[in-house]
Amino acid sequence: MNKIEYSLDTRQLSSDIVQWFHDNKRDLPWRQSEDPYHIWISEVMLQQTQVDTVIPYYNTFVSRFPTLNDLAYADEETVLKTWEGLGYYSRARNLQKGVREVVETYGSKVPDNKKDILSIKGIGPYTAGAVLSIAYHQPEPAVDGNVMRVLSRVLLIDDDIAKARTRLLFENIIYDLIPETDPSGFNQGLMEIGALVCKPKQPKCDVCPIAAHCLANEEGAQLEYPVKKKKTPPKPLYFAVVVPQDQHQRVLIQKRPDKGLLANLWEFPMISVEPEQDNLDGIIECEMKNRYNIIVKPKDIETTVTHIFSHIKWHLNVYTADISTVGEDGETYRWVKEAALDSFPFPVSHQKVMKYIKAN
DNA sequence: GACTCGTGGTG
DNA sequence: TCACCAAGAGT
Repeated sequence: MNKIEYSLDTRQLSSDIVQWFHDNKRDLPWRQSEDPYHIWISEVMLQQTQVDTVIPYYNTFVSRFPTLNDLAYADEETVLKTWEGLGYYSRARNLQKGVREVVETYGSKVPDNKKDILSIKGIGPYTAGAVLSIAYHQPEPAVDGNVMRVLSRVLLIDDDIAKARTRLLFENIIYDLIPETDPSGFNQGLMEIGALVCKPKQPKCDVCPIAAHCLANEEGAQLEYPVKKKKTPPKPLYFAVVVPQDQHQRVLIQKRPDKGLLANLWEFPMISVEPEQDNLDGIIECEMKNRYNIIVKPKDIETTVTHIFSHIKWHLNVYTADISTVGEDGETYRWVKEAALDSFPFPVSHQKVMKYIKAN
C-alpha cells in the first residue's frame, strides 16, 4: 500500500466533523442504544438501504427479537417474515447465523476485537468497524459509500469506488484522521455529513462543516466525485407464474432454494419461458403434473407483473388454474388458504402477484 | 476481481 | 421514463 500523501489539517478536520455531528445528528432509533447487538442489527439493515426505509423495520425487528438469544433461537422463517420487503434477504439469514455463532462461540457477547468480529457471518469490513467504533469506542474505520463520497471530494481522490481495493485507501486515510477521544462520533459524523450535506447530486457546500478543507469545493468539482464505474442494466428474464387453486379454495405456493436469489422465500410456481413464447398451456400442464402431480386447466393470462432487481428484470405473466382434486403438500410446496398466505415470507415481486389474486 | 444479491427514493 | 443512488458482504 502506498503511503498516503496529502496536505490537510487533520486535527482540525476531525474535530470539525465530531463537533458538527453532536450539534446536528438526527434522532434515529438505533442511536438510543449502544448495545452492540442493536448496533449490529441497524448496520446490517442499513447496508445499501436508506435510513427512512430501515427505521420501521429496525423497530419491529428489535421489539420481536429484543436480545441476541431471542434471535438465535427463532425460526429462520420468522426472521425472514420480519425482514419481508427489506430486500437482500441473505443479510437476514447471515445475521441470524452470526448471532448463533456469538451465542455458541463467544458466550453471547459480541466480540470486541477485529479478528473475531470479522470472522462472523455477515459482518464485513464496514460493519466490523461500525460496531467496534460505535458500540466499543475503538478507533476503527467504518468506510461506506458516504465516507468514500465525502473524502473523495475533500481530497480529490479519483480511484473507482466500485473496486474493493479502493476501500483500503480510505481506511488508511481514516486511521490518520480518527480521534481516540470519539471514534463513534467521527465515523457517524462522516456518514451523517454524506447523508445530509455532501449529497451525490446536490451537495450543500454552503452549510458544510468541512467545506474549508474540501479541495473539490475549492475547484468547483464536487459533482466529478466520487468516480464510479457504471453498471450494466438488468438482464430481462421471462416467466409464466401459475396460481393453481384446488377444491378447498387453497392455492399452491413453492419455497425457493436455500441459495441464490430470494433464497428460502416463498413464491407461486414459476416456469421459465422465452420472451415471445405463447401457447403455454401445454408447457404449464406438463410442468404442473411433473412438479406437483396435479392436472391443471390454465385460464388466459390474468395479469402481467414486472419487477426490477439489481441485475435482473423479471417479466411475469400470471395464470390462474383450477384443479378438480385436492392438492397434497410436498417437500418444498404447500396448499394454503388465501388468508394464510400472510404468514409466509414473500418477495415484493410475488406480493404484487398476490395482490392481484386476492382482488379477484 | 468481478458477479451476485432487493427494494424504494430521486432528479 | 429511467439511470443512479443508498450506513456492503459473500462467493
